[in-house]
Parts: sequence; C-alpha cells; structure tokens
Amino acid sequence: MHTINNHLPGEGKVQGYHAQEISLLNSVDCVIFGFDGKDLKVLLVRFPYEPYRGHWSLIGGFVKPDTSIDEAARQTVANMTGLEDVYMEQIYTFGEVGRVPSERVITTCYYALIRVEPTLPRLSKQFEATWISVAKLPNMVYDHADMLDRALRRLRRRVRYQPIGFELLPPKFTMTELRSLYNSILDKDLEKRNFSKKLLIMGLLTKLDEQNKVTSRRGAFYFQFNEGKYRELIADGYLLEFVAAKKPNKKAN
Amino acid sequence: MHTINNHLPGEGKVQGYHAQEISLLNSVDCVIFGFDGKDLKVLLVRFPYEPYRGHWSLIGGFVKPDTSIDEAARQTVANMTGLEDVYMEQIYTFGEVGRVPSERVITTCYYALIRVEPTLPRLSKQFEATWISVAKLPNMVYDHADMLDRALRRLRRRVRYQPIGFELLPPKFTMTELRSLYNSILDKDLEKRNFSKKLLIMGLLTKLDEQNKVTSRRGAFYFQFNEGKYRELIADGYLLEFVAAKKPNKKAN
DNA sequence: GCAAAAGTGTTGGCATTACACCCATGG
DNA sequence: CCATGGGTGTAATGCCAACACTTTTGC
Repeated sequence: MHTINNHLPGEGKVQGYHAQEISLLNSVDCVIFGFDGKDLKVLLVRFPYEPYRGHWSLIGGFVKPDTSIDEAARQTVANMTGLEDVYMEQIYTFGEVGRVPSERVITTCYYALIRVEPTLPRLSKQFEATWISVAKLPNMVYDHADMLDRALRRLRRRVRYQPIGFELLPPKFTMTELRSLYNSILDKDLEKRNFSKKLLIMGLLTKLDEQNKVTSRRGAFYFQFNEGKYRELIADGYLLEFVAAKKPNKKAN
Repeated sequence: MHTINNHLPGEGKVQGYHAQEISLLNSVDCVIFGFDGKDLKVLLVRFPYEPYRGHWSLIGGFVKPDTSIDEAARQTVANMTGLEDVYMEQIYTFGEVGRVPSERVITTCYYALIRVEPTLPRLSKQFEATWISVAKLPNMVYDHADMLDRALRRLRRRVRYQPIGFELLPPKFTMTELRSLYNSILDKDLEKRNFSKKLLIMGLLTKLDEQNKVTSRRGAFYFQFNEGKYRELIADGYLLEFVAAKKPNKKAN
C-alpha cells in the first residue's frame, strides 16, 4: 500500500511518509433490521439537518480518530436502541465523491439484527426513530436506498447458510415464528413440512417442553437455537444452506 | 446518519453541520489475483518505507479528495499493471485504530482479477512487484494477511455462483485450463467429466473450431465464455452455483 | 507403438419437492 | 362442535458424484 498516485499538497498533520496526504471525513451508517413477528423492518429516523430535514434516513455517526469503525457502528446502534452486544456485520463502503452533496464523506455501512420489542420504549423521541417495513420503503436521503438494498441482499444471502436469523427472534420461538421470519426475509413461501423437517434433521433446534398458547388453541412448542450444534457443524465443514428456498416468490408469511 | 456521538473539537475545514468533525486518512489496497495456467497468484510488492522496508505488501494508494474509492483502487491497479477495465470488487474496509502503527488510516480493500502474462513485461521494476502463489504466502505488513484471507474467501464463494473465473483466463481457453483454474481457486480436485458436463449443459460455454495443439498431442478445443447466455440466465433468476464442489480438498490441479 | 492428454455415458444414492390429513384446544 | 393453527409421513423426481475406457497424435 501507500506507494503510488498519492502526491498532493498536504493539509493534515500526519508525519512520516504519509505527510503529504489529505484526510477525509468518515462515517458509519447502520441498517438496523428487526422482526416484529410478522414483517421484516428497518429502523429509520428523520434527518435533522437542512436541506433534508425531515426526510427518512439511516442511523449513523462520524468516525472519531480514536474509535474503530466497528466500534463507531456499535455505538450508533447502542445510542439509538439502547442495545449492546448486537449482531452486526459490515456491508460496504460508499466512497463516491459527490454522494453527500455538501461534503466529501466516506461512509461504511453496517447492518444490525435485533429484536423489535425491547427497543420500543426507548425509541420514538430521538428523531422520530421508526420501524418501517422493508416491503414498503420510503424515499431516503443521499444513497441510503442503495445501502438498504445492499444490506437486504446480503441478509438474504447470509441467512441461507448461516443461522443469523435467530438474532432477530427471542431466545424461545415457535416453528411458525421461525418460518414466518424466513418467509419475510426471503420473500418466499417456504413449505411448512419441509421447513421444519430440515431444521430438525440438522439438529440446529432444541425443542422445549414449553408451549406458546397465545397464537393457537392447541399450543405450539417453543424451540431454542442450538449453538453448540451449529459450531459442531461448521467445524466439520458443513456451513450448508439450511433453508430450502427454491420456489418462486409467492406471497410471504 | 450524522446524528449522534459525533461532537469533538474540530480541526478540519468542513462547513455546515459537519463543522466539528475530524477527518482521517483513507487508502485502498488491492489484492490482484492472477492465474498463470497452473496456480492462483497474487501480485505483491516490497514495502518501500521504514520500518517495514522490504517486507511484502499489497499494492495500494491514498484516496484523494476528488477521487472515489473505486477510482482510487482502479488507478492503483492501472499504475501497477498497466491494465485498465479490470474486473474489481470491493471486499471490506479495515478501520481498527492501531492497524497501521504510525497513523490512523482507514483502508478499503479490493480484489482484482487479471491475466498474468500481459503484465509480466510491465512489472518487476516497481518495488519488485512479483506474482506469488496463494498456496505459499509470505508474511506481510500490517493486516495485509487478513485482507488477502478475506479476498480469497470472497473469491472462492463468488466463483461458485458467478462466472467471474473467466476474468482470469484469456478469451479462448480449453476445458482443462478452465478446470485447472477452478481447482486452484477452490483447492479441490473437480471431477473432469462432471465439470465439463455441467458447464456445457448450462450453455455458458461456446465451443470454437480452433484447437490448442501445444499442451497435448491430440489437441484440445478452445471455448469462449458465452456472456449473452449468462445474462439470460441471471435475468431468468438463475444465478446458480455452476461448479460442483463437494469433494473434500484433494491436491489441486 | 506408446506416452500423454482429451474426451465421453451410465448408474446409484441422496436431497428436495410436492402433497393431504389428523390433532388439540378454546370458545 | 367447530374453527384455528400445529404437526407429521411418503412417494416421485432430479441432481450430483462416482466411475473407466477410447481417441488422437507427436515422438
């Protein structure tokens, strides 16, 4: 690195062989996905500055000199939702020159997977943070629509060979809830029997004695994600697609 | 974005609501993959500055205020190889605070796929640029080993459902050359009959009349990548894995 | 005539799909 | 007793992996 094409008059205070380089603004934006039991949602806010005041926007923040970009993304999510230790993944860095009209900003986009309910009390006040269904997204500032698009495609792909979907559910969930989640992420209608069959055969779920009696008369058994089994599977080299997803998109859920 | 956790004393010259933010150095590093007909290689250089002078390094450059990061990566590859219009993909952005000891630098990593031979005359002088087999990588400066690792994993995954492998081959290639390429990327020994069968059934290859008489007495027919067919397939929703890759890793090639 | 690479067809097993009916319960 | 969602088994299909022999020709 740092070998070529990099000789401009310096402005910064950097030393050594970086001395002549110009520094730039860096930010992170977070696509916070949530699942409310029915639809896949993203957490959006109202942009607080002119000329885009009031437009929908992802949540973000600038990268400080003594903070890693991962940490900046983590803090962004924590500030907005109150949640720590959230599953996050870096998606892509947007570095076009004019993507933010007023300034050159390089923005790294992350997604986070969280559960919707625990955030609900903490939200709402800050910039009207709102859970919005990914099925009907509003217009957004800057290139945030691109970010969301990339995040969603990444999630859809990732969910097929890693059990990250569990991050969007409470620790205990019914098979129907799990399938409903996958249906809304993949925008497919996965076949009920095959879905549970596959998950159970792989051993990724532990069936509990407890039942959810709320949504049905009969009651539906709760399951837990079996993390030990998952580790075992990937250690053995299986990180297989674990959700059949071949049918063309019917109506989800 | 730009809503929270971002209020530090300003140093930069930015205006508006960014005024108090501090800017950082941004660079790009490129993992340039090449295939010499036998092994998958990366193009590395000798790092030119102390205290790492002479250590192996990826090729990179700083991001200028009026250049996008994609463009910076493109220029880096062009400067080092003389090649334009190269297949490139952004991999990941490395933003840990201490990853470059002397300075805070945020680096976005790309990979590029090119053919080895056309670069050979142009290389060598600049920082001893050298094609090195990915099978036996040397130690590298900073976190470049991590970059290479990520790039390689991305390539291995990508190559299974997008025909990017063709970018590493000349326009005309034999079935054996193609298989040899996939063998070295995936570090597997793909079965000869099944490999050609699958490719041919998918219609992604056009068989030419011409033969390569160099590597065998009998001669091997050349093929071309059928890009139209590829577009047709993805338009129809097939972006399937098109290389069988189940066998555990035997010896490649 | 033989070494060296190219080329090709068939089969068994497994995974995936598709499909329909019974169960348990609260009201 | 019935409406609602929960839960399960089987058969047909297609895809993939495994496998071995023939062809060509330069030397």
